[in-house]
Amino acid sequence: MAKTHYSRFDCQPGCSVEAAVSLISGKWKCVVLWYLLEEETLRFNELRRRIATITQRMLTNQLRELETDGLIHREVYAQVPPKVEYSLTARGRELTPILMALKAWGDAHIDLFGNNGTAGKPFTAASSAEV
Amino acid sequence: MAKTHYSRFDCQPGCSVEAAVSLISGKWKCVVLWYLLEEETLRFNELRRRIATITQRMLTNQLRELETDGLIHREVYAQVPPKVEYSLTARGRELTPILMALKAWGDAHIDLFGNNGTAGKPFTAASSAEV
DNA sequence: GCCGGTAGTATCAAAAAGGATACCATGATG
DNA sequence: CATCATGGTATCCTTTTTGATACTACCGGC
Repeated sequence: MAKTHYSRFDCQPGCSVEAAVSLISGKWKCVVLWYLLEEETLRFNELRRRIATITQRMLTNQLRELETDGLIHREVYAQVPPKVEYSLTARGRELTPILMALKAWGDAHIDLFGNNGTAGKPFTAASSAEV
Repeated sequence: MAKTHYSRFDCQPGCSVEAAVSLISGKWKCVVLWYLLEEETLRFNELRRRIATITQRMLTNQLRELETDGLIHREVYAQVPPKVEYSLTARGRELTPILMALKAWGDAHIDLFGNNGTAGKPFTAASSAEV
């Protein structure tokens, strides 16, 4: 599934922008990235419980794509029951300024969305310091 | 068409990020925004010629969505032949830091895309100064 | 009278993304 | 022996997005 985001690059101005956007534009990717920024390392079901409305298939899906794109790392422990830990790669952590800029803009223009809450929550990712 | 990006806001962490992403994640939106940042004002067919591989339908489409989202302004001149000018709104211009961050990341990790050119082109938007 | 350029619409089809549901192996627990 | 939790797959279906193509009205130029 997916993988289309690699395919077209006429390389007009804005091409690398588009490329970067395509990596985070999955329906749940931002949320996943955000959690991983905040909590460093999470197991599959920990993520699932945090997101709640996501289906198992979609979580697997988004995680696989993020992994393929080199944004997150997947560590499998050969145990039973299985244990799989997800964390950001260096490349993933470098998205922080983007996520921050997006959040800043989103919070500033939250009125656009007929929205209410959320804007409040301050960003406190443990790893934001190192970027 | 579209409009779905308003619909779901479970408002988990990252929600406003997701909201912002959804506004620029159309297939051609970044390119359009980029050109408008660079050239301030462009007519429909001027944009079309610059993008080249876009279809008329998609250009109309993306422009309408950007307009609905308050990112660009559409100025119609009551003449024949018709003349319509597109430009960024203040809100649209505030996306600059986001686009810059995306471009920076994209250029830095351009290897991810099996890509070649593009990275070079420096950002020279006339309006970037005022942000 | 026909052609080109203006800025679009309308219609149909294909592809991609997302959702719902069921299923799997394993080991510990009861 | 049945059940729970782990981290997934597989299958089917619907919605969303994108693409291809044809069409419109108007005017000026040839």
